[in-house]
Amino acid sequence: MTVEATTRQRRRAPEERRRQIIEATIACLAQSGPEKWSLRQVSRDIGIAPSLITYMFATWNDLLVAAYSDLGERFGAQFSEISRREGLTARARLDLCIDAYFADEWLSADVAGAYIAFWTLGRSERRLRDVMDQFAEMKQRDLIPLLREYAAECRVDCDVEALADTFYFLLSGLWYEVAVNPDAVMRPGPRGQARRFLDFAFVERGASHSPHRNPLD
Amino acid sequence: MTVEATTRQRRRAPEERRRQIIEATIACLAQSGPEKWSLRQVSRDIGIAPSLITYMFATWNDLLVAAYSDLGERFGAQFSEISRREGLTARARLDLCIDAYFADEWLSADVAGAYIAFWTLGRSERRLRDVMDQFAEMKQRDLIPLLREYAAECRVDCDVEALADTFYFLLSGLWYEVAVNPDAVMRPGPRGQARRFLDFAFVERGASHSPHRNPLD
DNA sequence: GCGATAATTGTACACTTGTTCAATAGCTGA
DNA sequence: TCAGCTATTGAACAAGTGTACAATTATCGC
Repeated sequence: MTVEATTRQRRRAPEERRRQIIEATIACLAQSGPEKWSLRQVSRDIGIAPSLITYMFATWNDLLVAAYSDLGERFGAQFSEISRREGLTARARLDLCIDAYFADEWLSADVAGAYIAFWTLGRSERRLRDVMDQFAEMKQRDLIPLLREYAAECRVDCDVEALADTFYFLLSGLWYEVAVNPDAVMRPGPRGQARRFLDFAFVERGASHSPHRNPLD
Repeated sequence: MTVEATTRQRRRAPEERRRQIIEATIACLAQSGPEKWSLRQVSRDIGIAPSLITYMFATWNDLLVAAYSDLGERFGAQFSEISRREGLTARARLDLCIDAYFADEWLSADVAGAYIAFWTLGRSERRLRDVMDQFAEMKQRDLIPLLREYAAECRVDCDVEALADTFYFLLSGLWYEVAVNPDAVMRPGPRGQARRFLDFAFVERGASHSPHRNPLD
């Protein structure tokens, strides 16, 4: 991964370089963890001088906030897009959300490690925590209308907002468990656990028709 | 908090010193986070020479493993004890477990921060992850018989193991949310969310008698 | 082609880190 | 009381950290 800085780097547009640094930061944070992460290590990974990072991001924390915003925005946007996609039943969109939530793209060592690192760093850096809040709220907000639709589909009358809370925190808990401990066995897997909750909460209680189960996990 | 090391420290039994170092480690890890934590900072906090820590714990990681084991054992033992306490209904013990899970003792900045730090460090240190697994399994195992009793109390026939999974991950998710982000508002609070799930899963579906709600949160 | 702009570098600095090791001194038991 | 064990110290080390700053040089508009 480390690139030897034998010759001077090609000159690049600031935006391009910024993105490169951000991506390397996420990868490095994920691999080394926040306790070993360092600006210098990032610079070594992409073969640039440490001072170039300081030049692009005024300080240490600015880079972290930028990297986390980038990650969170990509995650949140995907989640939000799926929840509004047209031509699908609410349950189908919920299943897609679940798949997206636990997709390798987010659970790979590269990203999960970075997320956990950010939780950690967020404890001491207020700006990180603000970004964190913002995305959590967004995800939670997307969930309520989707579950409301689903309740209508199932013809059940229930406290959707309460169930959205529960579902959201269940997703968080499952994600954390898998992210922190990728090797641990969980039967069924996180997707199955999430779907089982939906079946339990919406399908089994209301109507009599059998649920359209998805045999994943 | 830092103690000036003007005079040489009183000589202490190794066990006593070990405990002191472990507690200082947890406190330091919680306050500074894993990225700023350092053996030297711990030594400064309790006013001993850094080399004394090396003398008591051969290496860096040994201290971390010891500290995490200590924390996890205390947490797990309390949880386990409550779940077996005699003379109480299953629901009363469940409520106590919930209270214990979200007690200030574990959610205070001092402990929650340390836990998050350990999750982080566990990603690169296998021994930490093993300890982590062990305690997670224990908690989950305590939960199943307790929920089985509760199902009997409520006279509902359901897949208790599946519900135990869900409940366990819900607790994890709630705990994480509060621990990472203590200022965030959550209505109802984590205790209320957990109790609401129990009501929803066990009480509302089976019998007709109204649930004995606990108005906390 | 040339010159100005700014992306990139190298060096330097003051600091912190974990660990080693010989020296020191508090405690225990005879 | 005093020797011996060992808990404790301080100095030292090599390595790593973030940032500052002046010097370079690639690139683009002219």
